[in-house]
Amino acid sequence: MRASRFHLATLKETPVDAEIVSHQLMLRAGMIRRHAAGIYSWLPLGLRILRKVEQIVREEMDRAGALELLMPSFQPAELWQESGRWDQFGPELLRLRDRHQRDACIGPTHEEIITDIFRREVNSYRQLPVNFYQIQTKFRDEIRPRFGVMRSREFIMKDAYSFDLDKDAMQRAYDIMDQAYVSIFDRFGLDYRAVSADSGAIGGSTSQEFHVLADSGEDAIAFSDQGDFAANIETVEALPPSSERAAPNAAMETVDTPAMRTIDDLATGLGVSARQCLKTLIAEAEDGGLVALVLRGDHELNVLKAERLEGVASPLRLAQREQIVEVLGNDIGSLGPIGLEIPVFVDHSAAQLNDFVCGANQEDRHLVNANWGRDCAEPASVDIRNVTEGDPSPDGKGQLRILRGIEVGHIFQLGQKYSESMQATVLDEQGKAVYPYMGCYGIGVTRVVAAAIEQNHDDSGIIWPDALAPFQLAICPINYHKSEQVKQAADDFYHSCRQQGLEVFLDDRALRPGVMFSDMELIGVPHRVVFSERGLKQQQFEYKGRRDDSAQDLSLDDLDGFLQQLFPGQCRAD
RNA sequence: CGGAGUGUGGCGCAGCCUGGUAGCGCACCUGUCUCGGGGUCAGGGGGUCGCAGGUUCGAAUCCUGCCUCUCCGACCA
Repeated sequence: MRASRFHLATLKETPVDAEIVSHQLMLRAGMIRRHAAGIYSWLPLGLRILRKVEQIVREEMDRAGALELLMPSFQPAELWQESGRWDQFGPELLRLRDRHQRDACIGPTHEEIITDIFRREVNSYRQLPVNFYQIQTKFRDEIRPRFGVMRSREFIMKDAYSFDLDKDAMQRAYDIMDQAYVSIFDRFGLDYRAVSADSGAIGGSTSQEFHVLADSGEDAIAFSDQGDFAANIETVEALPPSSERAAPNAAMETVDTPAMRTIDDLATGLGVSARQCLKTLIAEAEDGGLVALVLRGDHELNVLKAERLEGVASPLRLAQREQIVEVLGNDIGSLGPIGLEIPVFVDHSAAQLNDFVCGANQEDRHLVNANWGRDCAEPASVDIRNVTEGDPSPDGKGQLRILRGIEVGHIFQLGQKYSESMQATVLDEQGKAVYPYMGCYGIGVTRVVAAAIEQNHDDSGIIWPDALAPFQLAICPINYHKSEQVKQAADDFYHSCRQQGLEVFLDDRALRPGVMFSDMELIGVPHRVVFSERGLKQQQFEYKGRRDDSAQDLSLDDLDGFLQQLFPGQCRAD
């Protein structure tokens, strides 16, 4: 590709609304442009990268035996009513009516459609196993789209659906997809982790997420420093402390704590550590009342664990301040478990404390040296917190480390949820109609692009892994339009690269070198070659890898050898 | 959804308080001198000032309504 024929649309300034680096760089590099909240066009440069991701996904899915098809975005309501999700799905489902007043939606996912296809097309166990997939646009009407294509309303997803006769076969299909995902993410060249996960709204049991590691990731993942254990932090069990609780050392006292409303205020004001304090959260109960959730001051509540507790409303809703004041007769900021008249759930770690600090349930007062068993009833302790760095791994091997990740893939075992609700059956060997077991497997194709940038960039711009780069190699001739010699060398090299099947970008714009260099760095081309009069005089050209600190001068005599070394397996040695 | 902002050439912004017919930087076009890290100088094109209504001799500016987009939002209890 010649720059003069390509729409290179780089921006010098960073658009003010882009918060995260991948969004900023995608805009600056001219990959995407926004039309409305969470709605983007992919410009030619961005599309090249998107297609790279798609192609790798497609090749590995095909290799794993999945069959590509294409389903509609516009989906009739009847199918969603059959599965029951027309009512279950919230406002994220974009609903609309056609001219005949028929209800429909723009698909946020395709379980209903694929099940409809399956029940019409597949009738016999002899046709199983089967796994259909597509790479297609989804629409989810997010409350608050942000971070560019990381959380957009319209996005491209690869979604696959497997159908099997029984659970064991479903497990085999799932394992094959697990392997395919490993191959896919390996080929992307990204640093990633597969972790076990909660299956959320899609339903089903076993599920695993694939996260691209990046400090800016929205999810926390916990993994053992010694074993294979790795999971999304929201699912990880916090083991109860192994040691006995220490005995009380001092009598409980009430102290004035004016204007100390947060754990930090309290710890600083009283000169104790946050882990010696209790944090008392008030949530709504199933019966409309309130419950208290008590944690150590330095711990965070795990919402999934809390809403699974008997008597706690699910989904979890933290109580409104007004309701707390009305029912408990006391404002937030000085609540504690001692003397509370509502059900109290105490986290294992909080129940382990002795001589702790907690709210006195009186305005601006706290208790110090409070003790379970002595100053109030012995609590029934539960696991309601997020694990933290250094906690023991639930599999008993080593300690937990915590990293941040961006969820780009998720694989589920769905079981018979959709085949039953939508009456999709096949005949088994006995000629009996049975509900097949399904699995579903997603990859956020657009999100992979953003995640790759989030993980690989520097002050100059994007640094694509080779497999995703829009161009493999950039040629920057200096004075292309003035020097016949430079033009000749650059053109020759360009043609020879193209003959070898390389995706090469020749910057033939009449620009100063600084502009060319910064553009090529911004859009993240992994390799750069420079031709100049100065170098040609000495029979040399210059090479710099995107991550290299400085360039090196190489001999013109061995351009072909250079290419073979740079792109082994792709260039002919002729 | 609740709260806070915002809307002026493609992008980033000033002008608004104190009404007088729109300006700056980047980008773009022409020419010029430069030519190995986002250059110089000169000239130029491009704007229904979010939309609708109102006040006024006169509205980007004041008033009313609507819309858009952005940010923040319950681990502080």
